[in-house]
Amino acid sequence: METGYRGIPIPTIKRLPSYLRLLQGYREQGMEMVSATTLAEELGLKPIQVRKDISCTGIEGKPKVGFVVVNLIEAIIHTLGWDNATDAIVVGAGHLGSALARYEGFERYGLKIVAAFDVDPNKWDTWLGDVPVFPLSKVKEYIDRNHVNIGVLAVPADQAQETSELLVECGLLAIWNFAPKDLRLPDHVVVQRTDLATSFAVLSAKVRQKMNKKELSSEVDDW
Amino acid sequence: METGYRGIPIPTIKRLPSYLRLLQGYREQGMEMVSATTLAEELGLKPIQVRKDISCTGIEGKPKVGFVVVNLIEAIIHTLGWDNATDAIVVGAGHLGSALARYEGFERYGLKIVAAFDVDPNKWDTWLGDVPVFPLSKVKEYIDRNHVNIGVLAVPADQAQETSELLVECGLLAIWNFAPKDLRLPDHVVVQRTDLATSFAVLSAKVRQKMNKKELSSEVDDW
DNA sequence: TAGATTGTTAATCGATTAACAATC
DNA sequence: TAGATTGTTAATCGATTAACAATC
Repeated sequence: METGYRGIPIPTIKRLPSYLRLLQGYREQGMEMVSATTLAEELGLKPIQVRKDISCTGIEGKPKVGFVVVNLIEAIIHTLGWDNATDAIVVGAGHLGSALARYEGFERYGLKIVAAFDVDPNKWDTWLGDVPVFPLSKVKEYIDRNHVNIGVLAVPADQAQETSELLVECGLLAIWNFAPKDLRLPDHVVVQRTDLATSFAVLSAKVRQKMNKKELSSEVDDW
Repeated sequence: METGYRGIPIPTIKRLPSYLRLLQGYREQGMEMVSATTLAEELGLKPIQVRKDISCTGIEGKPKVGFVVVNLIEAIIHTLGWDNATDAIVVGAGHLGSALARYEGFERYGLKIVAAFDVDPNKWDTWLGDVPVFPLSKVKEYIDRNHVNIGVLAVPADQAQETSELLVECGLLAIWNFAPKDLRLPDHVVVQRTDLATSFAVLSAKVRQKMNKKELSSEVDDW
């Protein structure tokens, strides 16, 4: 069966948060209108791309003047689904998990970390900022009682697969995986990696390419 | 002037670390050969894509049997430039910066965090694992004396731009930016973002798309 | 040999970019 | 008005995927 609807392209989705941050800054400065040209220049993109991206949010602009800042902000937040706060748990309260649990910026994305879980008894009943740490064995009970949709996975690589399976059994719909491990999970589960290795690989490659180009001659970018 | 050489596609670069992790596991298990088909199945990719990716590393396989595991490992490490260790500093020793400084997995990528810097005097002369924390005011001196190429930026968003400019003035070639802020830096500097907002945006979008599909095709969920 | 897998060449797909008419 | 900016339609570009001959 064909739905035909493809949704907003992922590359566009990835740029929306950048627009949003910029626009929120503009709003604080009291700016009411902004052109795609300005946004593009600020972010090192091409105006045409910014216009295409904006069109995905459903907002229309006025020729010569541009777009209404607050409308754009609202539309982007809505497009990203960040207007409905989602509760999440952090699983694995090591260094990275702790940092994530304490990170205050998530609120801006409509993401609320409500609890953390770990297998280490020394961590039980401590707090990471406002976030309580519980035994991992209690995670099912917690998820059942509270409305948790997302699991932020920050366990060691060798425990990532089994822990993620546990979370799926508990009914979580989406897993944000910070462990350096590719997970094999059922199709109905959304998995998003934030893989330091991948990110560093791209960094390494860019450095290499830049050095090669310098050797050869000059310029050109991508990312 | 045309160089013609475009380098390895970024999407391929991003998949190489996944292959590498898998292959290193195979090596530990004593496997000597592996087919693209197997790798693909394990990672949820198509065999043809894996073959294309592998061809970028310059390794050739044998029909019917596949590729020599250790050759592949070596070639991927070399392609990523992970065989030459690079020294890096972490700038910003808050929760995230501390976690990054303490993260032991970087060694596998040929990345070595040699020092951290912060403006907060309470953090000076403490240690994050094996990594000493110094005053940010000493960063230029440190970079000049030691061979540091990469800066890992983990400061608050409102300090990211100026701090990154400082690092560029100190001569760093590349900045790995964990701050939720888009940096404007000279073209000769390589910037790689690891932006939680972007990553979460993709997660949010995938969840939405999945829910839309479910609505269209049949069942209705609520959450 | 037969069959699985490789590597290459061509087709497809999707995103970016260009061109340009519409408009305030 | 004149000129900058928008939105749309078409062209380009690059990555993925398909097709298939080569090969162990």
